[in-house]
Amino acid sequence: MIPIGRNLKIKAARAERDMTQKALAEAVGVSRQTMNAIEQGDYNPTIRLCRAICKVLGKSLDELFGEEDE
Amino acid sequence: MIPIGRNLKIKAARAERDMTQKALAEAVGVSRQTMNAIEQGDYNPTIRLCRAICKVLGKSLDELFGEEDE
DNA sequence: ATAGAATGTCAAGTATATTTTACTTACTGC
DNA sequence: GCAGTAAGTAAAATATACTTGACATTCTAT
Repeated sequence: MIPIGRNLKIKAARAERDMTQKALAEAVGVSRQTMNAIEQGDYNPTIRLCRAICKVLGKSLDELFGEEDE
Repeated sequence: MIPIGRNLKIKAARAERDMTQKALAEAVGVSRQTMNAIEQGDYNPTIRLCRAICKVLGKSLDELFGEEDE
């Protein structure tokens, strides 16, 4: 609830590495639905999860979670 | 629970702007205890709250929440 | 040494992030 | 067509972020 804006940057970074949502979810230790919800902008992850995603995808916080996108 | 590491960068950025924990908390719309707990590393804010803190303090996500510090 | 403000901490409650199960819809390739 | 994989969505349960109120500690200044 309370949409935040879809996170296309994660989707793109995932594509760069040819990773599926499921694979990324497992790599960072959350459920596939959680990863999907984050990409859909349906909620609001914790900073710890964001850090884990950045680490796996080799991007910085600013790159993946910097500004809101529509 | 599950300590993360104290966030001295927020404390420093706050000092730069001569802001109190209370003032920062009000500016970002959370309780003073929440701001204190974040600086103490007692938990794990959401990315939305991190963004709000960065905006008020004029720093980037990487600057304030980039790496863990002891 | 006392007063006041800023900070640290705790317990009990509320809001919300995250899980699990499950169903649906594309998009493949056979 | 059919089978399998990737993705989107939802409801109910659980974990945890966050609030409120209260009290203790530290720091600064008078």
